[in-house]
Amino acid sequence: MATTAERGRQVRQRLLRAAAELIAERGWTAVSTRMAAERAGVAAGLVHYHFGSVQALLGEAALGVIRAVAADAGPALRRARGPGELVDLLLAALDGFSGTDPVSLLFTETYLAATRDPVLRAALAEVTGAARAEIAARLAEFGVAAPHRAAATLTAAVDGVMLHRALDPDLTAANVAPVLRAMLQGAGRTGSAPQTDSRAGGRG
Amino acid sequence: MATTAERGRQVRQRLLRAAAELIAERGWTAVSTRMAAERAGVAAGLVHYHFGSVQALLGEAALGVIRAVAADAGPALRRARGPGELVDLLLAALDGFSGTDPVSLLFTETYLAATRDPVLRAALAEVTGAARAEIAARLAEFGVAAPHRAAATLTAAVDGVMLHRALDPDLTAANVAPVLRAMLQGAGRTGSAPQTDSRAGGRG
DNA sequence: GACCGCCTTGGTCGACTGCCCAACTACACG
DNA sequence: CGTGTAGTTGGGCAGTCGACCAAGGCGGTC
Repeated sequence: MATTAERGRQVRQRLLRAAAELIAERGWTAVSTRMAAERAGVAAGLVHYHFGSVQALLGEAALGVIRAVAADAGPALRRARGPGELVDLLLAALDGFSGTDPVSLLFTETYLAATRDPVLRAALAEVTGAARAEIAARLAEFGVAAPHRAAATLTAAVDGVMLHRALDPDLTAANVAPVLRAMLQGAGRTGSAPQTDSRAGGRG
Repeated sequence: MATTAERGRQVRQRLLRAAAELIAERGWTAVSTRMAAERAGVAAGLVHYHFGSVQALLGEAALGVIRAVAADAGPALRRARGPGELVDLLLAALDGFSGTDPVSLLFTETYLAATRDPVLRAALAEVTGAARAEIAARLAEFGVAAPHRAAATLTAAVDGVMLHRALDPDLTAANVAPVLRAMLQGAGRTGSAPQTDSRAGGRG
């Protein structure tokens, strides 16, 4: 076994995990090399050896979590056989998050950090854009009008719900689902002509 | 004129303004006393003289901006004569914000900071709760079913749209409005009986 | 055995942090 | 005019920050 190289990768993973936790607990700009190293149980200098800078560590850690969540949610959403069911599955997947949990906070922190870091912004836009495109494709199958606009608004609404849930615990899936279902059913289902209008909203 | 006391209040206001700007530019936890003092054009020690701590300055600055925005939006929304018109007015008021502007970022930063500061959390919940209650009252007048749930989801969706707009410029009011209008029209209009159900959601 | 390169350690550097305080100014009041 | 007080200044303290680096441990390859 390549024990040295193996240990190196383990240290990398532990630093990424520690960084992701700390972003949620303390906030993006409050995470320091020593803080992450201490939680990972390694020396402080290793952050710069493995990642070069604090920002690189934070970006890689955050994108890793976000990609994992997206990869998890993708297959689950493919089971939906209607817009209402899609909303239910989406909210059910999110009902495990309280709004003050590490994952929810990490998402919002990353969005804000992406506002100030062009590289992170591009990487994050790629991940979220792919997720949005997948939802739009499902909505188009269901005959929802203007699926890209609907998907963009739906994902934004879901993130907003998670953000508000931290302050308003009543914002549960059970309370939100009927409203969001109406959102898609009211705008969608033009009756006979699907008029998907995939042009509007570009392609991402 | 009370020149000394007057100048004192001006320094306070300039510190609050500088802090609000810096929260948006650098992030909540990255704002320092010297940073705010330099932008306000005053000595660093004044932050602790006027506010006691950095957190107190940040909290007061953020809540001041948020209260001002809420006070501005309130009367405008009162002109709405239907749920669709309410959404239009709400989004029209927000179309001036790009998602990367100081006000939008300050909102999200404050939400995140409230997650970690119980005092700030309570104060913020009071402001947002009042705004939500007002919107719920209007929705109830329009005959929308479960107005509190609808209002909570609507405000969360609007904040989510502002958060996503920073990464997706296509998320304009023109693209979002029809989807959110459907959200209220589909769920609302129970027909005759208003059944406002004011109990749900309490009164915050 | 000697050698090599990845990984790790512990420490140092200048800069910055929140908070505090003695000294100072300028105005208000008696 | 003297005195009190709110406001202000600049410096100082102890601690933390990101980044860097010389030194050494370690396993793998000859």
